[in-house]
Amino acid sequence: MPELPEVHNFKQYFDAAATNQVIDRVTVHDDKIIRNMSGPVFADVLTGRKITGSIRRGKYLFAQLDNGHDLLLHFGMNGDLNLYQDESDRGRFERFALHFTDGNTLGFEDSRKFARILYLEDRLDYIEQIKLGPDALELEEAYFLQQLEGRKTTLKGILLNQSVVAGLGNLYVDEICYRTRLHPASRVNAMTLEQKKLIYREILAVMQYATENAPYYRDYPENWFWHTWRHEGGQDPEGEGEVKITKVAGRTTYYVEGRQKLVE
DNA sequence: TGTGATGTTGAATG
DNA sequence: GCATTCAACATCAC
Repeated sequence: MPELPEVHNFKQYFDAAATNQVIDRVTVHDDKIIRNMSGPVFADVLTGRKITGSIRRGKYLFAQLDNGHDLLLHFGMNGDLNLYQDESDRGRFERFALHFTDGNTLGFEDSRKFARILYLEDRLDYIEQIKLGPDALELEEAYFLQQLEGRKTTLKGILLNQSVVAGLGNLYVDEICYRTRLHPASRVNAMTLEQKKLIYREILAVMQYATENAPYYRDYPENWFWHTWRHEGGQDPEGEGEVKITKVAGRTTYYVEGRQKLVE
C-alpha cells in the first residue's frame, strides 16, 4: 500500500499517537520483520525510551528516540499502525506493539511480513548505506536531470529506483507516466531534455497533490487513475485511447495506448 | 485452488 | 565497479 503520500499519512498518525510518549513495555508477537536484532533485544533497547518525534524520507519513517537513536519503520506492502487502549482492539496481524506509560498502545500490523523494522544507532549512516535518494517532495531539477544521465533503463524503472528519488511506488509512477504522455517502457537515454523536465514537474505535482489531499487511494478525486483508467476495463478519463495492462520493470503496469508515446 | 499483490534486496548477468 | 534484471521473501485476498 504505502508510497510517499501514504507514509506521510502514517507519520501524521504516528506523531499524534507517539510524540512525547514513554515506552513502558514492548510486546513482540513475531520478530521476523525486525531485521537487525532479536525480539527480546528489540524490546529491551526500546523499553524506557521516550519518543521525541519522527522524520520521513521517501517511504521510510524514522521514529526518533530520546537517546539519539532511531526506530525505523518501513511499511513494506501493507504495514499499518493502530493506536488503541482496549486489548480487544488489537489487530489480527499485529507483529509488535509499544505500550506507553499513559496506558495507550501503538500496534504495528503487517499481514504479509514485508515490512522492515530496524533499531538504528545512526540514521544518517543507514541512509548512506542503503543509498536512499532525496525525498520526492524535495527533489531538485538539476539533481534529477543529472541522475538520468547515462541511464539506459526504462522510465518506470528509474522512477521506482529509491536511490534516484525516494517515495514513488508502482501506482504513482503509472500516474506520473500517464500525465507526461510517455509510455512507461520508454528509455531514459532516448528522452529529450524537455521530456525529462516534464517528468520532473509531474513528480512534484503528483506527490504534492496526493500528500495534501488524499491520504488513501480510495479518497482520490474521481478523475484520478485509481478510479478510472487503472482498473480492469477502465476508461481513459480524457478519452484518448485504450487502457492496456503490461509488465514494465517487473511490475504490473497500466497505460493508455494511443496517449502515451513510447520513446526508445 | 491458483494467482497475483501497492516493496526491497541480494544474486546473477551484462 | 556499476547498471540492470529477476527471483525470493510470507501471506492474504480474490
